[in-house]
Amino acid sequence: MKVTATEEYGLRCMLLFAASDSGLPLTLPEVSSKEGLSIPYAGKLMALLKQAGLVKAVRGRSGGYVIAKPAEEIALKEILNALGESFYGQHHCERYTRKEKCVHEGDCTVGSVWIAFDRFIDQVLQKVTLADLASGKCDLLGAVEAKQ
Amino acid sequence: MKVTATEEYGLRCMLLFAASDSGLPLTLPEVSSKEGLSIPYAGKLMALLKQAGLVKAVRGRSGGYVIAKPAEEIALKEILNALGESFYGQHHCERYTRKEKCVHEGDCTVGSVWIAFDRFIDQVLQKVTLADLASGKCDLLGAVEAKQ
DNA sequence: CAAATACTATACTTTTATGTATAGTATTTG
DNA sequence: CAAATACTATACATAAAAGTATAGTATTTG
Repeated sequence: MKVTATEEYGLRCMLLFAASDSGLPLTLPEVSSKEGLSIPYAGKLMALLKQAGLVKAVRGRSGGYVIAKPAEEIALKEILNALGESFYGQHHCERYTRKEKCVHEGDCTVGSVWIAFDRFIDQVLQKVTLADLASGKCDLLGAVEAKQ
Repeated sequence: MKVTATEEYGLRCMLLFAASDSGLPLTLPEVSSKEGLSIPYAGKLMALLKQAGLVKAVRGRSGGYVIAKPAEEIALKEILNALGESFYGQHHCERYTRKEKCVHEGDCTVGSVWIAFDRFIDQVLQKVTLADLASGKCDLLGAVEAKQ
């Protein structure tokens, strides 16, 4: 089970925006330098976040990126979804099928494991906001218990 | 967040052993054919599981692999650990550091997210056994609530 | 005891994810 | 209005994971 590079760096970028209190846009060179990424790579990540509606791009000379809504209203789930597929995504079975048809077709024990696990994690990721993360208060276990 | 191929197929193999009620060893060709994997690839996976003490190898003409202990005593966590690193593993920071030193050295918000998340998931993975999975009863949420 | 059949180890190929380079488009501001 | 500086898109290079091939070692059993 692995966090992808895109998720890792993308989340770091979002935390950068959550921490930036000036309303001014952060430019790509700024993001790049603060996160130690190359400018085009930072651009690629920001494009993903923009596409998901988490940040807005401001073009032109005094442009940059601004966060699209308050950090309190951005769930961790939204961010990770923007940066990659859920780990039991739509293409999971297809991906791990080596014949024309999956050998577990119709009776997939491992599938039901991932589905349960995925739903479970979703509940957590849905509850925790970017603001929680930025403030260092991410009581994940509490997040789930509170719901039930 | 991604399940690696090794984890996916390795877990499937363990489920195969959990479901096999004859005490007889399963040979590599058998595992290979039942899971739709090549023999050497199946061998590679089984070697990992063996190294972790989850299965035992029986060499020789009537050999194969047998499960090392009852499925009730094997936690999902043990299986996933055998097949790869936890997603916030020892080398996480090193891996996602692009300079000589991480730009977040000493003040790593994203790190504390993953640590919390990792511990949280561990609690679940520790509670769910291979037997639970095989029987289709993997009440993950219940597993955590029961603990607290 | 030797042939059959099992597991084991290692080198190699292929695929996929990462990250870079480059050229281009849009908008501001002097 | 044009130069500066921002974002954007796409093709390419590199690194890591996935999977294969092959040769080898260990036991059983006729």
